[in-house]
Amino acid sequence: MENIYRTHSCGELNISNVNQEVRLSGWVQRIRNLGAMKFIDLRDQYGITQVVISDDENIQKQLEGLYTEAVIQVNGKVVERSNKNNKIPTGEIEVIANKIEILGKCKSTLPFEINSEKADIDSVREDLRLEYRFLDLRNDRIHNTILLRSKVMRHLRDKLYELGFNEIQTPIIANSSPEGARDYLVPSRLHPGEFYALPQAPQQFKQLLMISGFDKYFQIAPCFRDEDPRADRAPGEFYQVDFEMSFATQEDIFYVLQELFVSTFKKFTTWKVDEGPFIQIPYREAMEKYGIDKPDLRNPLIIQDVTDIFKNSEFNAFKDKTIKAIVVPNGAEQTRKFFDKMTEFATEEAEAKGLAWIKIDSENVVNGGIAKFVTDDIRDNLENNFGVKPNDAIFFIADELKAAQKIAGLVRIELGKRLDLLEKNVYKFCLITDFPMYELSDEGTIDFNHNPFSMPQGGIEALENKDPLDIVAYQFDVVCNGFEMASGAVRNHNPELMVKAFEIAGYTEKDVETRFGALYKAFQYGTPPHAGAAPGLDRMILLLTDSLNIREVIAFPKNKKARDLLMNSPSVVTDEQLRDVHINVDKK
RNA sequence: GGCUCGGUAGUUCAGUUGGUUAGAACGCUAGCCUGUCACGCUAGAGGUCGACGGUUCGAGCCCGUUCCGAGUCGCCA
Repeated sequence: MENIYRTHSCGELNISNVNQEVRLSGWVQRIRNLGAMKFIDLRDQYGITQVVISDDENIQKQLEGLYTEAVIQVNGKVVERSNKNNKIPTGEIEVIANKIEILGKCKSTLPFEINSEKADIDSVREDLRLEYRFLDLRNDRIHNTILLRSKVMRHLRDKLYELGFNEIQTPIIANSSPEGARDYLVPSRLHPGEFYALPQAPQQFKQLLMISGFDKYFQIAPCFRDEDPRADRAPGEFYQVDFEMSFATQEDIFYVLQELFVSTFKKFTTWKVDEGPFIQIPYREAMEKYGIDKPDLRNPLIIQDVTDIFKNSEFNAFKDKTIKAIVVPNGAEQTRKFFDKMTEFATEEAEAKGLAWIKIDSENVVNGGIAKFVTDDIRDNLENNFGVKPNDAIFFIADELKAAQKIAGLVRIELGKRLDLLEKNVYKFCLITDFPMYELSDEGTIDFNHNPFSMPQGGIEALENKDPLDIVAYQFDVVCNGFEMASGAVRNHNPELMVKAFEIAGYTEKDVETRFGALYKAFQYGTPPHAGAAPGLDRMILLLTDSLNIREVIAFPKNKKARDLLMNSPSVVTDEQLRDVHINVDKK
């Protein structure tokens, strides 16, 4: 069908179209004024075509009031260029304009330059970009990121359908959940004093779908959490590729996760992609070796436990402490300043009490730092059992177990950064498995560590006989390059087990009934064993585009204070609206 | 909420120990230019130095308060 605005896009004309009369519409990216003659780079989503404006008085007149980023329509003839531009696909041709019409004017001064090679969009203040996000999204890179997001969503859907899943939507206006993050509340007009909440995840709905016999469910689900954001955590709302399967084990979920991640990453990047099966690292091992539950495996450094070999050490700071060591191959070449800077980092950023270190020289002699406490025996032990070689440096962290792990983890990451140790252009995945079911709260009570709906390993027997802090769940994360990319679990589908699990965390059966009534009720009517997971869509795009922050991959993101600077939300509402929903505001 | 960093022209930044009229680049405006494609050349306009208060003969700079933004910790079952 004929389109009144254009016969072609700005990206498709080539040498085969020469002599055709065409009509193009798009944005004026640049005007190069050579006096009598002008060139216009006309841009749309598909590309750029050069338009030539001759010295014809009539057509020059049509350019009055035309500034860059205005939308124009051009009628003209395609000709072969005398000077070709091999930087763009349409560079062999240009369009000689015979009529120009301004379809959408643009102010002469833009808040910032959009596609300028002189002024990169990254250097512009982010809040200004967000305030003019509609312009920001015209920038090629940002624009393509959003288009990539669309392609990735389509691929994920295709893949999930291929694997036998069906997309089912669950309510956005849902119920407040008593656990977890702060809810976004929605006041009810029909029920004074009562509130809906936006779902933090479709967790309970998807489990109910399993009980209803929907064998394999998925949904690209919006999730809402009223917590402070981070660079890798969107404020307010984010999207998860939420899926759940009946009659499935943990291994079945791992298979689906690998299919999703490997196919997506292979399709949309040029980096090397770990093809799987992903290596599995139990949570406790991850904390020992990496000091964190989302290790970046591009970093080759490993944390080792050297508590035993310093058992009889004279060094006071090591007395009765857990001692973690990080061996840095060829680290001995680093200057004294480097070690001082690392110590400064450890004490100031990582809240360590100190950071001990030694260098081994090429003659296998121990130097520097705490060298005088490293006896020949200790040195030999390090060499024989911990892979220490001449020219290595070793950092030691001594503290209570958990603190030592955490600090060593931070030191490991910092060493990776400062020494540029991270493998380049590669996505390295792993599965962190066997998360603890419970943890000790600050008040010393037993809390759920992660997800109260997870199946404890060992079932009822473990719940009854084991120390709660030793119980692990069929609960796991997918981690890629130091980012938590997905979380999943085999669910607890047995109501007695569920009650028992909650009892340990200090809840009565009555509590379970009131807090998770729907699930508790449904569990009484024939529940299939089921399991699922939820990869984070935003983070996938973040990694695929190697972006610096999560807002780059969201079309209209909120800022750090959860404010939309363009739409100006949140905002005050009228008194009538407040009366409708029975709200009295006590602070403005 | 804590900590760190930042806020100077439309944009990105510089700004000496506190001292004349606060500069540069890009953008914008005007003029010149028929083969540019990051066009070029010449000239010009453009500033509540985030806000308020203080110190001082004198504050973009020092002090205090506050607002805004980012990072991070808390938080994120």
